[in-house]
Amino acid sequence: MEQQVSKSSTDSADADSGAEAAVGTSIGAAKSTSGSQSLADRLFLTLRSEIVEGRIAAGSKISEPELARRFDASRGSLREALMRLESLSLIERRVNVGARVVDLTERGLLEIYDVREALEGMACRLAAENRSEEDLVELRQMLERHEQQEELQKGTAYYQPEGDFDFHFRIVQASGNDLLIDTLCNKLYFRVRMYRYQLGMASPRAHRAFREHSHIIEAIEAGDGELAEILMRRHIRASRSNIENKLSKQN
Amino acid sequence: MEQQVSKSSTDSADADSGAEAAVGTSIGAAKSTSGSQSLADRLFLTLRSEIVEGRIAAGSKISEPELARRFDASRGSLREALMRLESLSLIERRVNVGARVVDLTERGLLEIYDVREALEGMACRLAAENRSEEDLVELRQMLERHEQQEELQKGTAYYQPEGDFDFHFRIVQASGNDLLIDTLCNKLYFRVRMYRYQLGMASPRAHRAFREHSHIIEAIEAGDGELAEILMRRHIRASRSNIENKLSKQN
DNA sequence: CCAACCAATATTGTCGACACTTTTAAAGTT
DNA sequence: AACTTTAAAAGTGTCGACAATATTGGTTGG
Repeated sequence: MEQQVSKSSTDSADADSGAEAAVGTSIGAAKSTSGSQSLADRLFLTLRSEIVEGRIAAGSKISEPELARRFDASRGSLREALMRLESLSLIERRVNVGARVVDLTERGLLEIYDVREALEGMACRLAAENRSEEDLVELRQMLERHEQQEELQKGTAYYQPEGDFDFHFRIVQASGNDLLIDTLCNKLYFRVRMYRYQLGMASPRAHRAFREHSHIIEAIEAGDGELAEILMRRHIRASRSNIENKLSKQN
Repeated sequence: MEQQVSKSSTDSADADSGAEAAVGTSIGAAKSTSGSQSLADRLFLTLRSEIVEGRIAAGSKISEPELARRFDASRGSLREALMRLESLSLIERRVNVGARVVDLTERGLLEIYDVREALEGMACRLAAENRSEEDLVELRQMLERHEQQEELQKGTAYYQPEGDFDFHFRIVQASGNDLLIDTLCNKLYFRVRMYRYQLGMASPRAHRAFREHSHIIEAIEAGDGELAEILMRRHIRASRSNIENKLSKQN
């Protein structure tokens, strides 16, 4: 029913971003290698990475002829890619005017947090209620991996948010609700990543976040959906408050 | 930031559905009348209505050349409309194979309810916290209108779900969170409508639903976000249970 | 000097045609 | 008769060109 979802959150981000190093690289080269994906698919993946990572600046105008030349593709295929980006709310299109990359606003970021609190809270509840043995093993392994990484980096200035991303990604997967999975992992998380890359949300919350993650997984293991949901919502709201503070200091 | 959202849920559904009565009606006729919308836009709106209302059967294959001929448009414009339908999860496309209307499954319907519980619960909480005087007036008026309609129809066999739809639509609008509004009103609700139309969810819950609506609005008026969220979640979960029972009896 | 108007340019929307893939149907073989 | 192979048909993906619209720059009038 839903689109493809890679098992790990990180590889889905890196798989395509590594494919295009130089600017003028032709996308069509991989025509025979990777089986069934269209040119528009590849354009979409490439542009998605470039927008998320800020290589195409937030708020900037997108010129169809220019991009088409750059990727050596027709405007038709490019337009298909742009429309998919629009459905992710990574760009905005206006009739007879053109497309712009969305700009990152404080309000938009806070709105995302409220939606995440609702959806991931539900995902966490469902994960606790429907958890499979396999999910439990993977969640536990992931937690131990993050603990080790945290030990290694103790004292370093900032905390790479990939661990946090993995955590949320996996729990959503464990919910078993395909609509929820698609909404979060294939849509909303790309905007989350865009904010993280470009506003550089390097939280000093590393240790605290790890403890919170740990408690959430315990609730899932115990099959306590109600508690799991409460803890996840508090976890996300704490993150939101943290950001809110940081933003208010900047202004 | 988000797309257009009409003030009422009903007119957004009727505005376009009424435009195309006969099958072969040309879409391009309205080119000069309604200002700035493209042919692909109109195709999208028309097809969306036809799919939601079941005039294009759930699960059926979609032929691009056939539809293009029928609406007297080029395949390019039609494809753009199809891609937007795909982003609403009203159709599914597979490379080099084509598009099919999604089919309605029991599981899919229950998944929607879980997502609605999460999102509308949050919307209700935000509406209670951010409510404007204008929102309160409109919500109260809507409730009175529904009460009158309920009186008129007392004893009739089934309950038109439009009132229920209006209720949820308005509360989401009052949340003030554009992402939430867009996700629910411009995306998810069309799938909800599709299930209602085609599986004919005529609830006998009319009276009970009205009482629940009333309590929810009271909580919003009182500015009690926590209670408003709890009540909305219970309201939706009750609806879900009701459907679940009905479905299990059919099988 | 500024504002409004107008022509020239660039960009988007739409279309029809061609290339490639999948599906269908027939022919042939075991 | 059933299965495989093969050719024809249909459908999708991609492209380049044309038409309609928005933007830019210059010109004119106040």
